[in-house]
Amino acid sequence: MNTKSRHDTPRLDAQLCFALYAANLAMSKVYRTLLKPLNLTYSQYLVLMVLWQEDHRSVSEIGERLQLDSATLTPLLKRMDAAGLVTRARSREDERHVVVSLTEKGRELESRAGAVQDAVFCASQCSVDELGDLRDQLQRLRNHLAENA
Amino acid sequence: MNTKSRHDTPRLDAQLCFALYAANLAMSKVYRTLLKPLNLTYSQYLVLMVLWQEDHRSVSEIGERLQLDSATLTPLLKRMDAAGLVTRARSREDERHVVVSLTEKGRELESRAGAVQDAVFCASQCSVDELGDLRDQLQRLRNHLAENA
DNA sequence: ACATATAAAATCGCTTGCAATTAAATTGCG
DNA sequence: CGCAATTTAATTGCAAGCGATTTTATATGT
Repeated sequence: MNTKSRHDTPRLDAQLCFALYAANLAMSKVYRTLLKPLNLTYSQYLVLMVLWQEDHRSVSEIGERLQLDSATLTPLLKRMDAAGLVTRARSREDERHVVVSLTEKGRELESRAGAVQDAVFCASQCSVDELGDLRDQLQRLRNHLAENA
Repeated sequence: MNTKSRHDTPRLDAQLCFALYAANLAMSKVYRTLLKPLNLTYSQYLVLMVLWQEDHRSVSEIGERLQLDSATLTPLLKRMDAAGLVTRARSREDERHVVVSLTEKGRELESRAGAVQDAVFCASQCSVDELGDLRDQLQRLRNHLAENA
């Protein structure tokens, strides 16, 4: 007799959102451990990666890249400002924009990021091709979900 | 002259963690919209899916399934208790365990979940095979990251 | 029996994430 | 020009999420 409920094979989308949720938590946990010696949270590190790619971005530009809004970014950037990683200043051309810039300290951390990313790549135990495929599939999924929201 | 920084091609692991982060946010946003009429948050829905599969689980069993610890689950389950979705009771055999059970209301919501999952599947614009592959890759990645944390 | 170790959940303090709202600057259009 | 609509950040209030610690219950060793 089967005493369990009838849902021994949960639906595919349930399995997918479980997997996505858990993979993201696992990723953030790995980064958290690696970033602790640098006194950085995962979100702060994501913001730094955005700025390392291109400095002096407005709050909304950073938000567009990370899919975060000002309610999340403003306090986060204030903490990064207090920690001496970035500066925030109103743009002179358009005072609505707050331009976020790396400090020397924020820029210097980039050289330490290589070791972190190497460690994550190593822990993933995946080939470059596998990770590339996964990235492409995730981006496709995200774009579809964002379009049809 | 190239005035941008030298990081026009960020490292693969950076791209991957951006994609994973953004895909998870997009997924939770889609669910949030769909779950709002049911007065459920995404996390609460994940817990319900765990209990629909098998009822009467301890806090730590739910936590193992979702990779969440008691510091996250205790307040979450209290809110679900207050909303009348689950009950929480100390196990009689081992009073250290708190057993979480669905109420009639929590059980009834399952019939409404089908429409939610159909909508997510539709919004994903992916085939069953694609989503299955993605789920497998994410699970593999998570397992590797958890092992080598 | 009793101290010690282990296990499960709860608690505290903090950061993240978002919906809804507000404030200020800019744009556009009569 | 004048003024409504739009854009950008900030603010508020709430729900996750977790490291560190505490509380309570059970297991283990001598």
